[in-house]
Amino acid sequence: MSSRKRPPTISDVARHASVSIATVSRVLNSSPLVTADTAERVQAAIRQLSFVPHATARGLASRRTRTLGLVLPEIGREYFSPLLRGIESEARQAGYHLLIETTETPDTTQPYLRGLGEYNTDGLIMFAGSIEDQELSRLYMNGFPVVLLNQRPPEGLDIPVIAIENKSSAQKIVEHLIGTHHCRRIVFLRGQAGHEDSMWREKGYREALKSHDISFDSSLVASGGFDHDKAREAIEQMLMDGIGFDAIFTGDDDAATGVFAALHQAGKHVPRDVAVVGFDDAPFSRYLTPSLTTVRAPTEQVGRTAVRQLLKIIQTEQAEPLILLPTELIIRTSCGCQS
Amino acid sequence: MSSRKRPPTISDVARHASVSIATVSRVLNSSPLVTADTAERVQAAIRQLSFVPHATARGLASRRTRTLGLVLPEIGREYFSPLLRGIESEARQAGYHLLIETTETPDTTQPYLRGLGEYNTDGLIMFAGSIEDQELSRLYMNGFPVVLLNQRPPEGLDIPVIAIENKSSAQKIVEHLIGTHHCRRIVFLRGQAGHEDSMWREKGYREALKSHDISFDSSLVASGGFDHDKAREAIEQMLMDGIGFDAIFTGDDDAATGVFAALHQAGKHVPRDVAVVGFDDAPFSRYLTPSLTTVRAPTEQVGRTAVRQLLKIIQTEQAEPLILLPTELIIRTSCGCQS
DNA sequence: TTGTTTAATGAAAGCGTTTACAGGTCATTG
DNA sequence: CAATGACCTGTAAACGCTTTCATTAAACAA
Repeated sequence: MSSRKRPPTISDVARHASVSIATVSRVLNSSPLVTADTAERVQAAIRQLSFVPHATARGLASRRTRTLGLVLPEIGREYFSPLLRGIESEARQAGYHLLIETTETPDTTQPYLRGLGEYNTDGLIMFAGSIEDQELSRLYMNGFPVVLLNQRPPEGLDIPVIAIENKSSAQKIVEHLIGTHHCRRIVFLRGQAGHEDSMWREKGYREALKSHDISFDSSLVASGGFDHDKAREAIEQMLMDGIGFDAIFTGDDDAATGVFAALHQAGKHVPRDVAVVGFDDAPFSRYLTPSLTTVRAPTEQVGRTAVRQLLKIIQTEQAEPLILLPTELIIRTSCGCQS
Repeated sequence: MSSRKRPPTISDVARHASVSIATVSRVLNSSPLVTADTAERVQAAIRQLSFVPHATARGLASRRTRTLGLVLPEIGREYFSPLLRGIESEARQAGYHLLIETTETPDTTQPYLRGLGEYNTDGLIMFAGSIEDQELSRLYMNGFPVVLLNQRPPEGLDIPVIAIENKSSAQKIVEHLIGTHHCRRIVFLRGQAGHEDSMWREKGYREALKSHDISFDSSLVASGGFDHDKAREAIEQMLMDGIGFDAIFTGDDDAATGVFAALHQAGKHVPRDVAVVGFDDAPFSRYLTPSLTTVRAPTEQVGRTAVRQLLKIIQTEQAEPLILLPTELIIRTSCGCQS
């Protein structure tokens, strides 16, 4: 490992170009008040010394970090891939860096967010379930730019929210089961308790039943945890309990894989015996057998929109209070349609 | 949006606790030279003012950012989910933040990495294919801590590398096809040109053939791009060309989905007509029909190891030059085994 | 007691930028 | 020709911390 020499600073550049550091700074920030001539000389010096401005020093002096923070409850789930892509690419285009943090296994000896927030970033994107209301409230009170993803803010804090049209989409896909495939006893698998997406999807599910005069049967609703194993167990339990059903709205696509497994195990054919539909359109959903009918959530778009709203708050201090992004029904074969 | 008042600084805390800012700083950095008594008073003041130290200022003064940078060629692929999980969680445990950057659609008007590097982070994890050799070389010459993922460094730079045992694993899975399922004409689908993982997997493939006295047939090798569509096209082309084969090593699991589609389209049954095996053990692989025999790459472990090595360089200036993490053969049903 | 050592604290000098503010030049105007 | 601006450029004061060095207080030995 070669020895570490001090990198050049702005004053080295200034000396090299025979100008003051203020002028160099102006060039760095493409201020219009510099002669083309001088600017060129400074640029040359910058190139020669391969000078890179010290981000930390800039941050301290300008009170802006050109960095956005993303706070997630966890990072491993595939769901986050397109979200991250959207966020990263939009942030990059706007010239912002991206700082990522998860709040899993919160270390209680550390303060919230371990200092992520006002001093590290210019604004924060908070995914549902990442943070305590109390901390969110503190940030809000300080006027720190925040947007929420897939979660409404606590009472009284009007923090902008980006989410997808869970309710109407769920309603649409359940109505597809009822209208097109004449299903009447439709199972719904909830996500984890407190999962806001799940709550809205359930509302859509109930709405669909109601509008077709099917009465809600609570024995058809179980917790699938939006997860393979939990969903599988839930369906196995229902089968053991002898609860009859002709369709399953699995809540999300991960859960659908578990549902497939349970039904297969029980010798039930999808979609002949039971129609199955999911939600999210995960990348693998089209490769399942049968291919999964689902709702395409514009996850990448959610990410992009979140960044745009956040930048808007940073720049103008205001943004849309609530943006619901439209989804698309993806009809494949697991509902009984041919494709 | 409530008005933005200036947050408390270290001198507010100092005044509040009737000590100097130096003492507060010592408490913040848990220096041992402070009386328990004084420390307690300072802590109290910190709590009362809900003071959070200004990360940027700390960075400038201490010349350490407590942040690691991760540079990826792109971020959308599912493959990165477990990698990110490993990196994030290990970094978090060590008290480091994580700054993520991709280099896709490189904006040539911007300098490399847009300033990510020496001034933003204490060290960098570079995923294969993220950066030009020239820039890597510059970082190396400056003695900046870097580790590489899945890619050997350019000639002459001894930068530590973390990768997986591509070659021996590929060899093992191909030998499974030959030894257990008596396959003789085995297709191999390459990744994109220059993909180092792919190169090593091909070496393993060739090694396996050689050790069973099967001669290498270049018509059985095509580019599948480690991607559904490309892989599908490649197999369709081979079928059209009338090239016979009894097995396919798809190079990676994404490609396997394309291979399945092409074979299905052609009326070939997997594994009866053609055995198929992948590489990576992507999350969806067990849910494919048939379930995919593959090699489990310890991707999360790669991420954790990378962080550990990087921290080691940061702290002691030296680390293992090359770490190859072991893989695991995951036998499912697409190779012809019952499971 | 006095001198010597050790531990706890404070004063102040950076860290590398940005950004008022204050010149300085030079063309333009009355 | 002096006065007025319009433009550039430079000076120096922040920005909020860390850290060195000096200082003071306490503890101990002689």
